[in-house]
Amino acid sequence: MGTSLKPANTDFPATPRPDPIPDPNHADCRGVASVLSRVGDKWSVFVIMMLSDGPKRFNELKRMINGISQRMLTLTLRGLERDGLVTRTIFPTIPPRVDYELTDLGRGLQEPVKALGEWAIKHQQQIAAARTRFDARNET
Amino acid sequence: MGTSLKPANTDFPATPRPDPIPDPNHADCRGVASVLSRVGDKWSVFVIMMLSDGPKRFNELKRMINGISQRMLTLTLRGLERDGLVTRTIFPTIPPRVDYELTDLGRGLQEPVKALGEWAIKHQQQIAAARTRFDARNET
DNA sequence: CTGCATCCCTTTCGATACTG
DNA sequence: CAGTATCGAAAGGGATGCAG
Repeated sequence: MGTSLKPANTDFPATPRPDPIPDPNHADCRGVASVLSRVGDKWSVFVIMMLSDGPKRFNELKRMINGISQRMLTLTLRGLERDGLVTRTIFPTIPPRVDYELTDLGRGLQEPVKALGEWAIKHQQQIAAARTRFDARNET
Repeated sequence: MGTSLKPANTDFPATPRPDPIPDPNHADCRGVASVLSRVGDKWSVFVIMMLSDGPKRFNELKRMINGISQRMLTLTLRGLERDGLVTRTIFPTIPPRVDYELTDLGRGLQEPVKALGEWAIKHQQQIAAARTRFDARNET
């Protein structure tokens, strides 16, 4: 086969592949890694945050998260749905309407993620400064 | 800066407002995203965890984080150093020795990351179950 | 409106070989 | 021991077109 996209490869953004296995002694590492991957997926985090205050429709989310492509939003939502973090409700109206809403699990995830976000906001200046310093030192 | 974000009350893009329309160009969003990307980088998190209990040498880390390639460890450490999260200390001995150690900033980051890790451990069963259910429903 | 499929470019990452 | 250099494979991700 050439290079066409295999259907099986339509896996979701943050789904780990055959697992790099960080430390065999801690089986938990893989579970942790898969969750961290999802958080590290920029779009997943934004979607979760956007759903904080209730269910949203597909295009509503797309408009709120400026810069996300339709494809990425679809994939992100499928990944979140797969992990049981959001629910997908179809209203068979015309035109069709689909609502996405956080599950209890998803709402629980919000808390540690928010803590991380607050840390990020609080220290982004320090980090930016460190980067500038590092880059300056490494460019002369 | 955006028009109305107050440092004290600074929440994530999704504050519980009826019609938010978050500013995607908001500086905070980009800063947060860049920090989240680093956390999402699986290796970075593991390295930070490995450095919890004091400085470590390059190959020491490599052995502890089973599965990481030399290249990735180098790149990860460079990224962390650049962001001011770890320090790199060279001992000009023969053979050479390089120690990596968390900075205060890095140690601060550990806390929200650990919270996330604990959430992950606590809920990985639920997530795994949700995935299985989703996959089963989507394969028949 | 929602969302899948396709094309195609970019980034990431592992493996390998080589240097101080 | 602690890197750097290079290459090829794979995944990420945008743009577009089509379908339900």
